[in-house]
Amino acid sequence: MKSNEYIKGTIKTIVLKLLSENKKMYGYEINQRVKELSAGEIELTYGALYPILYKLESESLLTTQSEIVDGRVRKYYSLTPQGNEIAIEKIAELGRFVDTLKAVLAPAPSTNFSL
Amino acid sequence: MKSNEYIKGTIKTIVLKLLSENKKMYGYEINQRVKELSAGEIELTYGALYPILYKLESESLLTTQSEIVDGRVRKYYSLTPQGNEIAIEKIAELGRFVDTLKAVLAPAPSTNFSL
DNA sequence: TTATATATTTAAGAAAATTATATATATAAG
DNA sequence: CTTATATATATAATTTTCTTAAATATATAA
Repeated sequence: MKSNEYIKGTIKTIVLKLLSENKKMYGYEINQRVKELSAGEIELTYGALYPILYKLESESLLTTQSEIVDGRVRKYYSLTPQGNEIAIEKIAELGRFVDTLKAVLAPAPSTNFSL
Repeated sequence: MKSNEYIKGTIKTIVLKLLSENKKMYGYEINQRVKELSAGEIELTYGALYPILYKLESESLLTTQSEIVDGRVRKYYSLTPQGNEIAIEKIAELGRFVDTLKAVLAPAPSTNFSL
């Protein structure tokens, strides 16, 4: 894989999912975690990840707090209560979509006619 | 669902999958079949579907034959041998992606510590 | 001092999908 | 007979989303 052709549309939900299980995370950390959970198969690009974080913040689903760690600014993101609700919805939604997709991709039942 | 937020990136593979199991299909039919297989959850838009068919044809993965049925032109698409190979690859690839995504979305193992 | 890892930001461009519109026939409902 | 719905394809305009690229900055290992 690694071409990430299919990741489109799922990044936002992945981000919300990780934040729903961690009080706070920063962008770089989110990417590392995704890489880890996907056994290296999924690697987000920062050009996609950060704009999504900004958008979620602008929608009041996330809040930020900047901390200085090792002399560098690190920007932590946390879900707002509203963000948590949306996260739960979106995670369930994507789970259902994945099942639906599996059904569509399942091999068609063989007709069983011999010639 | 029905908002189809997650379908992005998967349409081409879905089309190839259906064509790999049917000698010939036309655009409208493909959409109906997807709707059927997904229990109404996935409904492609024709603005997305037809351009994908044209692109696959321009890449020599599909060939077309127009027939007149009930006084209307109907355009059938079939996989070329090369299209069939690509279809097999892409279906497997999307299957793997779906599994990877499930792993990423799986609930984090509880830490099991009580307070 | 050079490379690699950490960490964020943002602009330009490409790719992909949505929405809208147009065309045309068949058939069922009224 | 006229209207609505289903069938069927085509395509342009717009929007959304992602990739690619470039910039900035620090820490650490080689």
